[in-house]
Amino acid sequence: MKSKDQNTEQVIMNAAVEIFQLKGMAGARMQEIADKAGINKALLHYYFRNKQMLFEAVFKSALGQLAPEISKIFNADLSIEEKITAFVSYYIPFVNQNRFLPVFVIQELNNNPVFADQFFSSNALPKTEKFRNQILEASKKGEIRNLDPDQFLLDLFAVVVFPFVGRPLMKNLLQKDDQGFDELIQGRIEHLTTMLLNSIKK
Amino acid sequence: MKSKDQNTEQVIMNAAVEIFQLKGMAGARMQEIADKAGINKALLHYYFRNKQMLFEAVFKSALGQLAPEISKIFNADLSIEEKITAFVSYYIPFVNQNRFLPVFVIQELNNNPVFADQFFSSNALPKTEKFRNQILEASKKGEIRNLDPDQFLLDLFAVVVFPFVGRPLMKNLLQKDDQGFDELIQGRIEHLTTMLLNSIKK
DNA sequence: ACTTTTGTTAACCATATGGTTAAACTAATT
DNA sequence: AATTAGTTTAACCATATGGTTAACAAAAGT
Repeated sequence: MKSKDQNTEQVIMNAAVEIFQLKGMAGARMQEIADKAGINKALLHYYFRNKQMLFEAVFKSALGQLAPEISKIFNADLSIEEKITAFVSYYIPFVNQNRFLPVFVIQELNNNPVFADQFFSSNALPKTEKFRNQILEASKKGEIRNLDPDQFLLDLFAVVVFPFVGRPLMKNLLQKDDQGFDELIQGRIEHLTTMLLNSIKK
Repeated sequence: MKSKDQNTEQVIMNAAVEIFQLKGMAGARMQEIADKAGINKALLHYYFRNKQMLFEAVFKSALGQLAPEISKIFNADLSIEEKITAFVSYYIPFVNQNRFLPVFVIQELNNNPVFADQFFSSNALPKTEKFRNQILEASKKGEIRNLDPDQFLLDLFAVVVFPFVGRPLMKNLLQKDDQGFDELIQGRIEHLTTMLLNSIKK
């Protein structure tokens, strides 16, 4: 019963990802998504009953790309330093390839608290507990600076994610053009590993 | 010609701020803003010709609250350490009182590149040049760790702003409830000053 | 007092938008 | 070839939404 050259569902998803990430749930238009997918608008509703369902599919797929690898790193059998390095080295290039992902996730999580809560109860996010305990232990043993693991996790995600989320703002604040800002991003893995490792050292 | 108890324009602005910050430009409804302001929808258009103009007014006012103080701090006659401390101590409580501000600014700047560019050319943002030079000099003189000022500014804004932008995400990642996360924010000024000062020390 | 300007409203309009329907088309099944 | 089930479309519908109009009310100016 399949006909098209490519899986239509996937074609729709790809188009939807692009539009949703660019304009958010509220700003996206079903017609625009249909156009981008090269199909009739009714077909959207055939595959994904309504806007909300299409959105949720896109959102889950978006976060589904981010979560697993992070989870793997945090729960691996590695030292704190190795985890930090791995996290930064994986995350920066990945998000750099998927620039609208963080804005999208953050935007919708903030604009749609009801959906957010419902979403989180589906356990889609990585577990950070092991890593935080690891930090706590090392902190107690005096292997690293005395440090609240929660605060550190906040810092870690902040320095990694924020450049992508706050790009337009920071681009202006630092008086960079697009190229200049990209170069800054390029240098960020190295900068961050040094600075983060430095910041926990005794 | 004034009639109402309060300045109607201001009443509208307040309502608009609330709705726009909560739902963004695309998600906000003129009717909802009118309702919240307790006025007729036509009156919105009387004071602010259309949605775009109302939005821009709100946006400028929003950023107008943030920018000047930051500018003042960065260009003051203070040491790097003092500036960092001042920045963190001012910014965290302020944004904590205006939680939706950063999400709002970041959201709209990302969703509306055209508007963003046009907005930036109006010179509404603080100048960071002096501060960056200060860091560069200190870096050269060996007073602080060898450091790219741009990267550091990125870090600085990241660790300060991100907790508010990424709140729903981080709340879940750190398994906090609202109260727990608020406590984390409370402890953040102290944590950040130590960690930031530490991260530039030789 | 009356005229003009400013502020405010109810009713209205055009269009955009999410969603539906019924018919047509395609391809595997009988 | 006929049947059937899945896929796709054009046309349509109801409502939401930004915006306008015309009339009215309140101040201010004369």
